Amino acid sequence: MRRDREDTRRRILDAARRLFAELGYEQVTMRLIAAEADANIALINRYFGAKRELFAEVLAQQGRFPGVLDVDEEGLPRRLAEYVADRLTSGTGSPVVATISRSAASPEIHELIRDRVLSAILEPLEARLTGPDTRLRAGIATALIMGTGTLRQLFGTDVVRAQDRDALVARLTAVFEACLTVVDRPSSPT
Amino acid sequence: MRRDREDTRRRILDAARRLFAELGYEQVTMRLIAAEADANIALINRYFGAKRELFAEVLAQQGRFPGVLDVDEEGLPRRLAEYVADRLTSGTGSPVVATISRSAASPEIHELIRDRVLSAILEPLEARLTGPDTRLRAGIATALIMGTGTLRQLFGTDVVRAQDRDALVARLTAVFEACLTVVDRPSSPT
Amino acid sequence: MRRDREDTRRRILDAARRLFAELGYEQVTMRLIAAEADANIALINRYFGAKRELFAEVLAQQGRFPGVLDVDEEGLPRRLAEYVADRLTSGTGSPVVATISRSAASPEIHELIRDRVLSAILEPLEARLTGPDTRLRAGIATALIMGTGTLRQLFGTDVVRAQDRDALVARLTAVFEACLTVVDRPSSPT
Amino acid sequence: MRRDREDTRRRILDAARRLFAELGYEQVTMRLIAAEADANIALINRYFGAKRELFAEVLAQQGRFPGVLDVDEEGLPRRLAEYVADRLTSGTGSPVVATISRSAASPEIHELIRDRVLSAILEPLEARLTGPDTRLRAGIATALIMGTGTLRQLFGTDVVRAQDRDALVARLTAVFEACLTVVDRPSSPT
DNA sequence: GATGAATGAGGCTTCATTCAT
DNA sequence: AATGAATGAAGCCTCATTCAT
Repeated sequence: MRRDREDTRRRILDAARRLFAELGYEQVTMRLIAAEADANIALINRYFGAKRELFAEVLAQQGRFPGVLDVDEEGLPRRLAEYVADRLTSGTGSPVVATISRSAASPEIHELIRDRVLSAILEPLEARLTGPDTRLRAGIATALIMGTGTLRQLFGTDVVRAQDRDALVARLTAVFEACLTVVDRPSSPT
Repeated sequence: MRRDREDTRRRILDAARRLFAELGYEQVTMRLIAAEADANIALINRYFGAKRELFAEVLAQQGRFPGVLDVDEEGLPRRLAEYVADRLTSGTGSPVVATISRSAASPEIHELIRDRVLSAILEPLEARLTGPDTRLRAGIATALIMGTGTLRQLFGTDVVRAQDRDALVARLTAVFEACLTVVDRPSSPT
Repeated sequence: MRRDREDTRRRILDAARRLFAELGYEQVTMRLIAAEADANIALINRYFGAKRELFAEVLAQQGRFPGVLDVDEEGLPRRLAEYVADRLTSGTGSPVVATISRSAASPEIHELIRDRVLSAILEPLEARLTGPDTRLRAGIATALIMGTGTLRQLFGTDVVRAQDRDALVARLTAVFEACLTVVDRPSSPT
Repeated sequence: MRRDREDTRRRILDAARRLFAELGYEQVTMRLIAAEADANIALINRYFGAKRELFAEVLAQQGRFPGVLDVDEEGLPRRLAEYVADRLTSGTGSPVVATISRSAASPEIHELIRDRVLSAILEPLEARLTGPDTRLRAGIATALIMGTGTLRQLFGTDVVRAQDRDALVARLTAVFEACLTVVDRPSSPT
């Protein structure tokens, strides 16, 4: 049975994306990817080079919060809150954050991860902010986003009850507002 | 070559704590610990059993936010903000969060990590809260704390400028307040 | 270097069979098998899994006394006697008994061995017996068969002189008859 | 607490004898012996040298079938039958055969075992026989004795029912008679 | 002389990668 | 160009033994 080269490439990439997001860089073996993609192991090396480069390709192809950041500054907290709440309560979610938060510990891909956090999350976020300390405010929001990724990984979707989703969104919106909006006065009087 | 069991045990434990916090569970090899502790590999297994058990011992010995949570509910946001700000700006920091956030992806120790997050961070936090949705509020704060750990790992202390520390503390205090305090009205007005 | 999966598999299996029979489970290392099979160690694990599973495969492939038990009850003692005599006097012999008797002490494979003794020796033997106490009679014969395996291992082929083979067969036949045949009167008169 | 040197020696020897008989040479670790004897590991090496030499000492101290062989040729089959039956049905038994049959696979002590089989079982047995082929006859009986050791190790005391003991002794007596007694005519008539 | 900490060797297993076919 | 067999490195762990104290 002849195989279409492009199709195989795509199947490998799909499998890699899925597995990296679910298990993290370290836990994913080349054999696992090959099995999941129903492709030959050597093809992965042939098409993408080493494991690291395949990971780089996956990162590069993953959009930067597809749709999430396409709002103005005012709507951003609510939008982020919904995104994070979905990831905490449902089984699915954009794999970008999952991939990053599950793979951040591997030094081999440290730079890739760092650059990706910058280009996919922190910088787009910062670009939508006005006022002072944009980097700092975007940084805190980024930390919260990635932290929920870790939390999700540890506790699955059970950390909050399903019926709490509205409360969760409301609370997260307030938190992201605290992260992102300009404050008139310092919040720690005295 | 010293021959002091307690001293060697401590050296191993110190090395393990340092390395696990810096590199994460997966990246730390028994050989690396042995070299760092200037001890024989076999001794690690003799004193602590398997690698997983050594990690458990490290986790168990690491206090639960030493001193950080010893405040009432009102002072908690400020306290957490200072703690997190210190970790983001200084070279040192409590290794608890670092260890946890760098090791969360390893399935072998998944339960240990989860239990530790609960017993060291989430539950103590929740215990200090009053009002509704305590678990949810403590959960979001926990996510933020762990997310800053990941951020710190990725960017070192360079994510915020040193002179921004006051602004950072102020901002983080507001964010933790948004996480933890009881709100009177829904936070998403039209 | 050949690149034939089936051939390599067979070489590994042959080497394993030979070595397990000669040295017993414990004394055979994966490295030794690899060297004997002229194959890479990792291939053994890839093809057969763990050492225990390779041993199970060897056991499974070894027939159950090929041809030895294909006689009726009357001819059985003589047949067994010849089989055992051959093993005690010649350099070769069915590796089943050798493998079992040399590996019985390893707790890791205790169940495998036990099941194999049952399915390859004791139960086929018992199935050919009529009259009372078939399990007991087959059990004693099994003990004798395995004991000669141990004896062979300890003394090689020197335990009996070559010219004694006829006497050995005669004597063993009598012994197996005493094991297996139905007796009319109790064998211990006052 | 001062320890009596002789007492410690004896405790070590006792523990070693017990463990070697129960588990076989390979499975017994120096630490296990030390723990069982409640003694220091280094003392074993100090008192007995290497593990092999400790095993030699155990073998040397173990009598040669204490009491079993103290009968004339006529009573020997019955005596051996009772001995073997006891080992197959009860929890206890002379550790000589157990030690030997469980340790025969270790090449390190191969010679020790072989010499011990000769001096403790085969030669005493042979010395009590008259007529031709004494070595051969004693050899077959030895094989049966050791084979029951292996059987016992594999199946515990469940290979025969408890109420079958009389039948077992009767049968074994007949078998040992077939091994040991002088036959007038070859047992395999045409 | 007694203690137990320290050691080096070696065991099994798994991985990413390369190399014949 | 595609396949998958082969490889070497490395990981964790355990053992008998030696060496300071």
